[in-house]
Amino acid sequence: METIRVSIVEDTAEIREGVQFLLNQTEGFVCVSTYGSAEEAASGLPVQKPDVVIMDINLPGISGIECVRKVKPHLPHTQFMMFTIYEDNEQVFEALAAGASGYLLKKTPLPKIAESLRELHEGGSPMSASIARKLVATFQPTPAGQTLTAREREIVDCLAKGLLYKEIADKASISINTVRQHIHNIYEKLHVQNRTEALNKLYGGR
Amino acid sequence: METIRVSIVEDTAEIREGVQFLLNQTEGFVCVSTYGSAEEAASGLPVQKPDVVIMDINLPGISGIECVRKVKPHLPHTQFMMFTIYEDNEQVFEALAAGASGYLLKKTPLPKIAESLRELHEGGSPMSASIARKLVATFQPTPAGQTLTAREREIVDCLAKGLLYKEIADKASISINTVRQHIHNIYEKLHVQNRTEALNKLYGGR
DNA sequence: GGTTTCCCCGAACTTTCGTTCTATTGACGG
DNA sequence: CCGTCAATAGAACGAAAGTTCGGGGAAACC
Repeated sequence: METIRVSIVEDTAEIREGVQFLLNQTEGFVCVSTYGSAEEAASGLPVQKPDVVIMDINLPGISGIECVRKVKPHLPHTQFMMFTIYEDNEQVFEALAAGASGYLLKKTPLPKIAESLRELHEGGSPMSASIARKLVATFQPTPAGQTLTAREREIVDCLAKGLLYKEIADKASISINTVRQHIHNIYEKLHVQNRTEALNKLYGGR
Repeated sequence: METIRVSIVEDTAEIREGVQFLLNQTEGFVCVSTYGSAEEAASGLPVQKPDVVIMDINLPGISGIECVRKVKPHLPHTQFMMFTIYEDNEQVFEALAAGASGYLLKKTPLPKIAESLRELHEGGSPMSASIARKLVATFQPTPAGQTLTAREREIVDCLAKGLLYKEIADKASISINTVRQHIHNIYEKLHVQNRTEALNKLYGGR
């Protein structure tokens, strides 16, 4: 089991040094650097190239999320674990979009933090149960989608892939006119006017 | 801590009865029914209204995923835990889309199964680390998006919302011809032919 | 100064999308 | 047996999307 090289970005010295100390005590972890601000981290991280970064969200000046957005493109192999006191859903999604892969609450007990860091480093995405559920929810069709027939779902699937009507017709072995008819019916059920609106309605806009 | 009422849908009698037995031994759980096929489950579950359903995927006849799709709309408060031997990503996503909220491997040790069921019932979404990471990945922009200019990203954003060219033109205070030009440039950069393909490339197909 | 890049616009054009109307078939339930 | 619904299909049409020309201006970079 290789040693995981960790950097910590956190403005509160007490927390920063506490986590650092306890990680260095833990078998399999070494803290290679700590930063008190996003600005320092932005210049230091690309040099350090740590395996994992613990990133506080509420930093003075540039936020931790913005910092991830800036730095992550240059460190594709480094995993970012957001670290915060609240479980603010908005920020979670924003952080994920910025390139973070894990989300940890500051109240998390130390052993659990170490476990989550290891999980993150091994390709997982540790996060609280309720956050996970919200992610899952984005995959679930809206109530509107439930009224679609099997055939219609099949065609919606093709729409989602960006296929042309002609291609859908070939794939389903039906005429292009039937494809038109089906899609028209789908739009009617979903109360939308075009492909993009339908997909947003079904899978949630993003 | 209230007792969680569980139903099991699983064609292999051995596994079905094994899980049933062990759940009934476990504090806080009671198995209210078991089914050997999706057809039986489809008629029985709406009557039983269990809190949680353990649903095998590979059932003879109708698949477990199809069964969830059928039954879930009538049981909005019941949580479905998919139960399978492989960690097949395709099926995972399909199952989530069908309305499942958790995903468990059959090799999972019993205590962990019970823990996951409780987590599921309490609003979480237990699943393996690698599945979670894949979910997270769908929120992260692709490297392709990096080459777009600020103006182009702005317009892509409008495309994602399903706006018409006319509406984009108004919103950005430019002519519809310029909108056309920008979008054409975007498609060229992403190597795609239309709106849906572009959005799939940027935000991940679904 | 020359080059590049981005942003802007017009116009004509082809392709695809989406609507509307009509109509047939088979399956299913009362 | 009859009504309903899902699936199939043709045809014609308007609307929107996307392509391909042309060009101009402004800022940034050698």
